[in-house]
Amino acid sequence: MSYTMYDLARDAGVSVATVSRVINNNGSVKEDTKQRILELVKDKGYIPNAYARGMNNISMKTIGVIIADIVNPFFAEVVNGIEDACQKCGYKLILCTTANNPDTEKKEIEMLVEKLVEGFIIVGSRPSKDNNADFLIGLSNTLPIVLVNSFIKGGPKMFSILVDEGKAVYDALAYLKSENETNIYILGDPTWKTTTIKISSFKNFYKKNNLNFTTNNIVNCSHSYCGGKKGALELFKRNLPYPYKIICSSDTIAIGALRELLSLGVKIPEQVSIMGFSNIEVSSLTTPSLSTVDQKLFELGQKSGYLFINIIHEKYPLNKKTYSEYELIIRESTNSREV
Amino acid sequence: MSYTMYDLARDAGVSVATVSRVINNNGSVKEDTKQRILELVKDKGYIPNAYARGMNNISMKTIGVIIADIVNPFFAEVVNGIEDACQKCGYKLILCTTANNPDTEKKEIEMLVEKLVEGFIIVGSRPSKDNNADFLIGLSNTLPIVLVNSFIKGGPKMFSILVDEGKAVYDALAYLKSENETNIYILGDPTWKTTTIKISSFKNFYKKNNLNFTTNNIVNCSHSYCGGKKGALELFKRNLPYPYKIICSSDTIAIGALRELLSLGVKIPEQVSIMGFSNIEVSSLTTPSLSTVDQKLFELGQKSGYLFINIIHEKYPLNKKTYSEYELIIRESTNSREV
DNA sequence: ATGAAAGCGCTAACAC
DNA sequence: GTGTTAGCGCTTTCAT
Repeated sequence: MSYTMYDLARDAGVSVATVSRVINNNGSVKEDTKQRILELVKDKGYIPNAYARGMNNISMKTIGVIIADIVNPFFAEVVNGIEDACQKCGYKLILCTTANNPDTEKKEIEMLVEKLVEGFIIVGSRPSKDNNADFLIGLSNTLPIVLVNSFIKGGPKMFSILVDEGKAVYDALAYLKSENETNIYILGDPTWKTTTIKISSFKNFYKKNNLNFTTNNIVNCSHSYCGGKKGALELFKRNLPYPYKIICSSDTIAIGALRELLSLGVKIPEQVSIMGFSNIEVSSLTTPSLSTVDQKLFELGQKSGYLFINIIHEKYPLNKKTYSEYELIIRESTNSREV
Repeated sequence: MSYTMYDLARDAGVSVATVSRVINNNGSVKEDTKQRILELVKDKGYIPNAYARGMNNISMKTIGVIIADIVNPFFAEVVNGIEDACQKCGYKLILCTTANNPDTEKKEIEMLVEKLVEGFIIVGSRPSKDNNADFLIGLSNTLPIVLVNSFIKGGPKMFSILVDEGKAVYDALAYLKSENETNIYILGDPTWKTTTIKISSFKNFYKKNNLNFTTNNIVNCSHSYCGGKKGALELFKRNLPYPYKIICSSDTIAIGALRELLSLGVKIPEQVSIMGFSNIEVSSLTTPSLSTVDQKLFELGQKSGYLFINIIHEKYPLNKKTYSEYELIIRESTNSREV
């Protein structure tokens, strides 16, 4: 078939053991036979068979990274951080996208399981009804799993790193709120935990302030630019009295909403304030620029990478959840003054 | 070590061959032994070792996809298309990012070479001085390689799919140009072929129109939001008379430039027209929205996926280069009227 | 410094 | 319908 180590050994007039030593640079080999082998490697374009190596319990130092959607900057920025951390430790990533499909997720993970990958970092919120939770719990008996921005209870080697989204939303609402008004709306997709968490916090905030939270305060939309446009349009059509305020479950939603309202002639932030969530890079570049909750995505990724590598080395964190900081970023799209 | 097929065979009281038949669902096995084995698989959480399978020439149906930067939407959108095509054919992707570092690129490819992956799709422009060209040519003796938006001469199994960027820039300039004025500037990074191609076309256009192209027409900046901001600032500091026009080597540059100029109080498009390149999703959502050249990124990705799979099946295209269409998209950021 | 050989976990050809 | 066994290409221990 292809040019193997045996061929190489034959051509060099040595045994495979010697070749192996040269390839892996361990064990001692006479300098000139070493050179002869190395030259042959180059000439013949010899490349070791990864599967054969893998069979010998050689760690391939790869981590499976599961994300929903590569086009969503949230994931891209987190993965960027993961990569940064892993590269420093000599680890490589195998990136898989699930398109938010639980079956795809399961299949992809199974494909990578057992030696192809030393474990998984799974990025992003889980579905409110998480069909793969038990599967992951079972898997974490053998393989380390780090969940970024989500949490599953149980699972021996499963750990989470996340931002306290409930608290963050509470802070954001405290900033947005004006006197005794129930004019804040949340845009998001409640089939995802990230949104249900935010909604709970929202309810809680209104309750504490003796305000009445209703389902009217929720506008259902998918977590994309396009979803944001649709959600904003829906809200606009209600002809609500200005000013009102929108808090979005993600920056992509917020950017879509921003553009839609601007196109409809709405003044932002004078008539409508918009707040995003995550602080993806482009949020600071819109006009008006977007107020948001900075989840420090790159660092979040980095931390999860380091956490994973610690787990591999059996240095387990004290808690199953590690909280990562967030920060309210006020830019031009919100205006908390009473108009 | 881990629970292997031998353990499973022992526990089920059968031979490994029988287990293998059940696992791979080929060959005939009595129904109740089959069930017994399947149950054991579940109970013990047995997972086949991917490396051992790989050793038997079982195709793992994976493609290595190499991109420069996951945070750059250009790559994300292309990869999205590749994924779409590959999924339909039962192929999986292993995504690697190089951070524009040729050594990283080489290392990552070597890691995946030989059986871990059936070939490569390499996305994005190559450096003007491409140190890995020979490496890739050599590799393409054995493995299929599809280059997206770049071209390397030679390489038996290496094929390109790309947009005619030179022509696209020519069209864009024809649209931007006003009477006998040399007030168009290009922002980009000439260390990448994508920019040198555009600059050549620019020169050519000016020549044909009897206008004088100078290095002043080029502003050097990296292909990122941040690069765009810096480039625009540099240009602004020249205190050029309005109106003038900017054509950017990428949409990320254009979005950064747009924001920077807006922050400096420049009126767009009245004083400065800005045109991007690629049409990433967020380009339509800026204010003003961005005029650009639509490279139809998702389709470009799809096509390259299908091309790759054809090559695997030894259905080679007639030419080494396949051109993909582009389209000039005029939005709000340009104004070709004389002011 | 070098070689022989066992073994990694699986598949598939062959025998029964 | 089921078992035996020879590889797949490499690493590594044990001799020499």
